[in-house]
Amino acid sequence: MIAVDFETYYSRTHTVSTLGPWAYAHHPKTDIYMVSVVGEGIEFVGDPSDFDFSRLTGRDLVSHNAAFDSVVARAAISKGTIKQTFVPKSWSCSADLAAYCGQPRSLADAVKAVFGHELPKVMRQVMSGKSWQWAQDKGKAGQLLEYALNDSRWCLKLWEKLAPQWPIHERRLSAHTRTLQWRGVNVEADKLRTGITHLAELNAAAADKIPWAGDGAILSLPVLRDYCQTLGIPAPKSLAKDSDEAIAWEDKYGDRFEWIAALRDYRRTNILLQKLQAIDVRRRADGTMPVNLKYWGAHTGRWSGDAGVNMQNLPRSEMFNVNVRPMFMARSGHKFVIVDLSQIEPRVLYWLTGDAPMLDAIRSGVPLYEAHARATMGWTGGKMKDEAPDLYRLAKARVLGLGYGCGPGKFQHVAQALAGVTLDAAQCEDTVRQWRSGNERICKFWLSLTRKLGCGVNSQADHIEFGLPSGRPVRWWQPRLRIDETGTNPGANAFNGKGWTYLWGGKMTENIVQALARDVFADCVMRIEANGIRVLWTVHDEVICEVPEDQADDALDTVTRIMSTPPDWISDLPLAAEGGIENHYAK
DNA sequence: GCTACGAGCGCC
DNA sequence: AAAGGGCGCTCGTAGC
Repeated sequence: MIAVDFETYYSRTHTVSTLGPWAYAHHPKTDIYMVSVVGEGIEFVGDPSDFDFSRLTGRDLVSHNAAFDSVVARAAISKGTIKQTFVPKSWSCSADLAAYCGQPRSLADAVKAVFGHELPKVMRQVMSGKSWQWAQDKGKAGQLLEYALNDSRWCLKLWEKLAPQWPIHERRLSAHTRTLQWRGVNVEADKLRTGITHLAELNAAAADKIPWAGDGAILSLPVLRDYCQTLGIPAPKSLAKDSDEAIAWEDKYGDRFEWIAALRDYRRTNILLQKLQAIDVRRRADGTMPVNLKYWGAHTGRWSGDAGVNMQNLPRSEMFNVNVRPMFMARSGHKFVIVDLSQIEPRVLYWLTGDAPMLDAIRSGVPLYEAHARATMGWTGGKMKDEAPDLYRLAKARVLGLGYGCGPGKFQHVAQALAGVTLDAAQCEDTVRQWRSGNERICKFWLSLTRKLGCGVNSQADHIEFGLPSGRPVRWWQPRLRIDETGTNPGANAFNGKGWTYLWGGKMTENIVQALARDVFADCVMRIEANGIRVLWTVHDEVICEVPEDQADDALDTVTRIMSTPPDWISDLPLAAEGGIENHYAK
């Protein structure tokens, strides 16, 4: 294994985060001035043009953030900084490895956590806005070379220490995530430009309606409060769209003051505008945008968005007359095949709790929410979705909202958000009580986890874990008693790999369900690729593939079949999937 | 001038 | 008895 780390020019404004790795690396301003290579008898640091990269052909490489270093290598070849093309056997990512192991992603933090060693960071700040020539002139060249070499040494050490814990199928998923960056997705430039122009106009119009625009920060809560005081009206504590207080405040004063609505429009148009501009600067000469996803972005193992554009939270439908999803269009002669797993999380929860009657009903083709209503809500009619649509939506809200310990107060919002069901406080009380009495298996599952947590707290355990059938454990570290204002609470605080979190049985259940659903989905993704179908990106339970037009029908069949077939290690999980063939991305 | 964090908003 | 969860990004403030 050989560690590779490039050093490149950056400044306050010229960064990976503003441009994304691909556009940053290929940008003319990005001088690729140093590389360090450590391992298998090689120890080099210096100008990339002084290293014979053909030595890396056929070798296993590792970089901390390989998505970045591999794209820099490619850019360096196209810029002529690297003279030799080279084909490594593999190029792994030690940041992905660290994340899988529950360690921090950044090299310095991971090295600190794993080895207790502090990596010096000073050079990184020193070099902001500075060229390699500047470093040489100022006599900092030696220090910089040493710093770069040190990073590669520690990257290699981190790899050697942690890699044995990283299963082969997870390594493949990490590598697959990086291929999305090369593939990219085609962007319809006209639609993008039209959207940017339109949103910029709306945003400016909204700003015009806000009295303090120009004087101070438009979205500042303190400024808003001051302004309300001059008007002699109260200001809400929160302006959040679904906050009861903000809604009441808007109802009362919204008609008198147009800036109240304008404030929200300003924020929302701006967020969307920034997103479109981020897509715009990432576009390549061939009209595509690289897709960057973060492997193991969530502690449950889910992928997350990355590198400035989050492809996992694109608005589902039109906002301000702008529809973002259809701006992504299949390449000429190709189609998108978009398929998602149906109700994967409740299916997984029934599997985990061994609910054989529910699993059998689902397997025999009863719609999941209807099966729940038949089992616990007294439904005895026919096809519920048609015969009793309101009750069906309530069944959906119950299935999606109550499996993880949600109480009546929270359920009111959850039912509205997940199923569009409006319930009053008393109805929520009744629903939660009735659901819990009819879903004992799930409640017992929470309890078993609460007990596990309690044991961990009592023994001051390093970590507690739940083994998934995929072979990997979900872990929570340092479970410790949680003391709150009211005294002690049966809950605990624990570290989940990302941060400290309040934990109890219901939340642990949710973590486990999400993790298992992720492993099932990940298995599907790799089987799709094994069938020669190219995945462009994924959104938790949804896969966006791109295939030649004449193969689209077959590909849809194949992907749907794969995603309706559980992995070998959970062959009794009833899976279902649905999707379609599209020219444009849509939901 | 940098980082950390909260508020707000989009998604599954 | 009570308790949904998981993200990223933008803007603004606070603290070093």
